[in-house]
Amino acid sequence: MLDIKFIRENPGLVKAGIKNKNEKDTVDQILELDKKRREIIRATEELKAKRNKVSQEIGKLKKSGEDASEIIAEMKTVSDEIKSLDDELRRVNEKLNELLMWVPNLPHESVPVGLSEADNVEVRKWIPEDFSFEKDFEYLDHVELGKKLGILDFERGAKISGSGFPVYLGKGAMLERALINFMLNYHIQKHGYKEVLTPFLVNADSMKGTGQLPKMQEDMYFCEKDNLYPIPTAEVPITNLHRNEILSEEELPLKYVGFSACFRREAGSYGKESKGFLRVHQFNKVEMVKFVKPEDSYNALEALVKDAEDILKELKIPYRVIMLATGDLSFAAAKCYDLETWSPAEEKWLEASSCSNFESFQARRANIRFRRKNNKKPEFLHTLNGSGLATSRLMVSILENYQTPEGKVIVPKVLQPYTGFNVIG
RNA sequence: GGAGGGGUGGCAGAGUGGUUGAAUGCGGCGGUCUUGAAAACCGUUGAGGUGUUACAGCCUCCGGGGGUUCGAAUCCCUCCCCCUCCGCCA
Repeated sequence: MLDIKFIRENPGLVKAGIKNKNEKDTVDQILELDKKRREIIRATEELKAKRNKVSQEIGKLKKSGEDASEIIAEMKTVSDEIKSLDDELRRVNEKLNELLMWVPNLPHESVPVGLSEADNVEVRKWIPEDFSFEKDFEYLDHVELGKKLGILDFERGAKISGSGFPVYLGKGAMLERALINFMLNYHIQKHGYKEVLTPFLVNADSMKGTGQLPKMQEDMYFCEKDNLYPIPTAEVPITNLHRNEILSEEELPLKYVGFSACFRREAGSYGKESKGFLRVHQFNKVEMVKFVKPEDSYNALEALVKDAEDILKELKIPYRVIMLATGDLSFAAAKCYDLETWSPAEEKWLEASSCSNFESFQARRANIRFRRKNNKKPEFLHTLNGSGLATSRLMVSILENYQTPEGKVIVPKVLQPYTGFNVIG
């Protein structure tokens, strides 16, 4: 959510940001409602001040046994006026809030302007020393290979749940578990994150806090009986850990890392990019979340990306870092880097991580503040998060990049202590 | 799921219709005293909105929402959460 004061004072900036993000511009409507809101507040507060004053007098009169029926009758009409003004105010506020909830975060000035993926900018690329893009044999894609090795079973997953719910078997399941543990330990030990294991079902307030609601309603699962949403990412519960809290300056920055299963309906996404792991309804992910002071957030973003990159370097998987253009940014993000890993079977780069700075957008929605040592007034802090990383996409990278001409898969060295074996097949 | 109890400021804990945004204690901050510290004493110490150049002023908030009333932390409705006991259960 954007600050209504900021919108009031910088309507042009806000409109430009909305346009660059290709979202709906409701600024004029918002400003009009804001004006109306303040008019009502002014009128209602004047009446309330009167009511408070006279009510006290009535109290005094009654105490001394005098008759107050005349003033009481007069106050009755004042009270009615207040009530109707309050009703109107409530309606205006609801409408205003609803509109504000749909206003996207504004892109940071360093983000390339452009409406499509084509405007994204490659920032850097990392290729392992002995790696070659030249194929010396025909790579099997992860679906075929997984099936052949008996470590992935998409058909049975479809039987027990539906398409997009993969089953991991034997060494596949062990590799998945190894990946999760490796990444968690790495971020904890090398990058100083604190592990947190949060619920996989959250309430609507949490979803609003991080910005999934109201916009992404259709992309999420929902348990109607209990009003709970299966999380699309651990970002939601972890960021909401501190919802409605005021942290102290010394506590910052807070760095959390957590594992979760992620659930996504992704309505209307059938088609090309849906083979195997490329698009699933349930997958596993290790997520990093940071709470930082506003002046630190852009450095924190760079560090966050590096933290995710370190995992890929340790796994020796070729990747590139992409800075998303304004139009490709998510609703809540001000700036975002994607990490894409190389798929030798598909012969293209596939997104494996997304690292974003949300500035105060989520903090304002979720009411997460901090207080500076020498300053009384609490301020909204900045939140960031990044996948560190999604195992489903990593599984694709590992199975494909580490396959041998004989159709086996070598386990990346750093994972071997976790799997207890060094080859699959 | 059933029965009962409870949600008040950073924490503990008063307050059941009329200057109560809220006693008191602890904690925090500032000061006096002290060579320094402790103790003691004095003062101060929530958030949001509106408004102002900035103050002031005013309004709202005692789990959330709604209602009754001239007036609500206090009464009513509803939802949420916590605790105790019982049932069920990995």
